[in-house]
Amino acid sequence: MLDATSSYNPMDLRIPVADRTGHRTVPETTRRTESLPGTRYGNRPTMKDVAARAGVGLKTVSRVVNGEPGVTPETERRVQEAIEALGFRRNDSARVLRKGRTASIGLVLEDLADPFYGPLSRAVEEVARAHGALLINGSSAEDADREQELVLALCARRVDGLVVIPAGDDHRYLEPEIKAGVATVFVDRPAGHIDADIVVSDNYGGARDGVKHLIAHGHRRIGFIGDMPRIHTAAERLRGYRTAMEDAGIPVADSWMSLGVTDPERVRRAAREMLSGPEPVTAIFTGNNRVTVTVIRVLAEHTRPVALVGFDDIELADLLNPGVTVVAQDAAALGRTAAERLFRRLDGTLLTPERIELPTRLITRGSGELPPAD
Amino acid sequence: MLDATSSYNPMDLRIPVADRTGHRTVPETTRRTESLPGTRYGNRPTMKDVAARAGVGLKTVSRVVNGEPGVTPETERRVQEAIEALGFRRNDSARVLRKGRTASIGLVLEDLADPFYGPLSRAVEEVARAHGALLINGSSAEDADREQELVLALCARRVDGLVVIPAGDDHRYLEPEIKAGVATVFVDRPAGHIDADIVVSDNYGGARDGVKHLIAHGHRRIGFIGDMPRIHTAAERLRGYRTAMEDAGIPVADSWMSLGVTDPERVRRAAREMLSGPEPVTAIFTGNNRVTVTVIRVLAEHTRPVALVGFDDIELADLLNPGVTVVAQDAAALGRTAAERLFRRLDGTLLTPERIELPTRLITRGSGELPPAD
DNA sequence: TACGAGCCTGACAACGTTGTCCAGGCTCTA
DNA sequence: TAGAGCCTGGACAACGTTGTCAGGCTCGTA
Repeated sequence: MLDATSSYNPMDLRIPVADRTGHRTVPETTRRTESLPGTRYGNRPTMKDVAARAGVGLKTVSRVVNGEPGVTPETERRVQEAIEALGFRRNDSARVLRKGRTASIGLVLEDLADPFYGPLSRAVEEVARAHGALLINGSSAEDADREQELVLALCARRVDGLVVIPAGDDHRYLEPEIKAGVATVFVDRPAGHIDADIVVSDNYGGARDGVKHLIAHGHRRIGFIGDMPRIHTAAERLRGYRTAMEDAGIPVADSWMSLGVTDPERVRRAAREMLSGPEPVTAIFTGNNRVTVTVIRVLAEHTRPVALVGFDDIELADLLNPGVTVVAQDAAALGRTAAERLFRRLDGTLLTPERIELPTRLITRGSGELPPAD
Repeated sequence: MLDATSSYNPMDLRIPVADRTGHRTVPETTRRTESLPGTRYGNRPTMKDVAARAGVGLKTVSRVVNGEPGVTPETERRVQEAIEALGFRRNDSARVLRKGRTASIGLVLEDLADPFYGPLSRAVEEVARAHGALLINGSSAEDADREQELVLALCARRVDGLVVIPAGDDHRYLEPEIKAGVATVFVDRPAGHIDADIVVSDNYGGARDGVKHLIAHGHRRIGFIGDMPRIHTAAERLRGYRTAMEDAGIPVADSWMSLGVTDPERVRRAAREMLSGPEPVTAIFTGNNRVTVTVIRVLAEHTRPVALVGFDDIELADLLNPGVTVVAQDAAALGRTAAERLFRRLDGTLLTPERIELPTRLITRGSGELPPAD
């Protein structure tokens, strides 16, 4: 009430933040140095207060709050009244400390704002909810250090389990945590140097089928634009591309492949280069949704029709002209499968780590069926 | 090690789950009745263990872990060694209990999978991260009860603050929490029956401008398809529509307005009805991204060109033919503004609740500039 | 040599909850 | 009427951490 000066000062509670991003993490305004030990949750009432007010013992309040048997209706009424009057709400931090389970799981993904991860995290959330757990999530921004910070911060909070979409490629730092009982499932990309559950799409097969599809429609000069090759999915999709080309006996020119960050500028440049020159590609296979969107823009300005198949479905793809043919993966199924596996592991049912691969689906809409414009 | 039978049993830790959804919440497999008190975090080492192994006192370990001064380099080395050897990681649950702050904030929104909320939650997360806090989030699925469950579960975890996108329209249940010190900011829609910070877009003005735009291009029979009127944003946008029509002296026929759930089937039917009949609309204003997408699909099958302006921007809107004219709101800015305000409140800087309205932006791309096809 | 200052270190209580265990009062039956 | 058994309620310790405080050590100085 009176301490309106209470300042938010979780300086030392805060999760560690790598500075390498160059991005200031602690705004000046929160950099207070004095510690304010008195900053309690606004002095919320505790069970003790409720007990005192109701004139009962501490444990009785606990029983009422948790719906345990063995309390007279009359006593229960008194306790409920006191709870009401004081605005008591059980402190789950204390509860968790005592019980040893937090009923929460962590989800670390690349970017919550990416339309691919929305359905995925929603699916994880639904499964968590069905198991009575809350979801804590964070974005790694494709930065291995940030992934590790987040994961370890979550472990420190003692989440019961973790669903991780790896940004880094070495997860040995998780070994002690897993050994200590944190159920962990990796999704979308495999974990590095560690034996754990993995749920991925069939990136290799999907890409191969997509490229085969282009070949079947008469294309031979097919470009590939993908994400950085250190990202496993990108590498796998490239491998699918190469296999399809090889199987068809088509030698691949270096200039047909472009891997790197998926920022629009680079992708645009890469696409333009493939489309110009003495032997331009007649079709492009794009390695993920972001790349596809940029390439669609490039093709829209291009005079000659160019065939396109993209990895990942994109909204409104069917309404473009031509519709965009894609290799779709089921983001929600990835999340659901991973989360379900995680809870089975928490049940103790599940013991040996496994790799689960979900199939992809080729959706033809027109852009992949354009003939080569030679 | 030996207790491979440990089963996930947060039965009573779980957040309350309303049953009205008809959707089974507790899978058979987790319905164990015996309690397993021994289920500790896989018996993780504690500071006590570290202290014992390093041959120092408990508090010294605490000092080392927290980087507090007053420890000999030699002692520190011994402690670090013990930490390493045991795989110790501080238990933040205990820490939180002791310190009174959790360094985490809750975000309750409608649906994580909705492309509108992705950027919003990412923005909230970034701000939280800059303040050293983690983000716990949940989807209310537009269900007032579920919103309340989630919010109260978060309060029980003693999140330091809450960002809430209201599903319900009565938030008095939050009063004791706010009084107890949980900083709360509502986003996207106002809170009901409670005095709190609110960050919204200018739904009314945006819709009015969008409809004005259609009127300026010669339309008079303009349809409006929106979300359920009990959702504040939907009501405001409808108000904007009505004002624009009124200002232009155009009487609105009841059959031009359709409000209700945004599931594709209903929206499709509504659009088709407006487009048929003796006096079909020549333009449609859509009340949110989901509606817009569905209506685009309907219009694509329609022979006569129909003008369209939609509330909310959608990806690839510029690549359709014609490009889709929209009233865009800045989801990231909504999230950022709300989160920043929340942390200012936690700093104690901020005292009186305020309503902040962010402007919208009309983006013309073609569909809104079509002339009436009479 | 003695003594205070200053530095390290650790014992202890507290945070709010739950599990264990026991006491007292009641009912029921022989 | 006594004893057995059940029901209700409460005292207490423990969960793992941090703040407080006091004790012991070293060092420099009188």
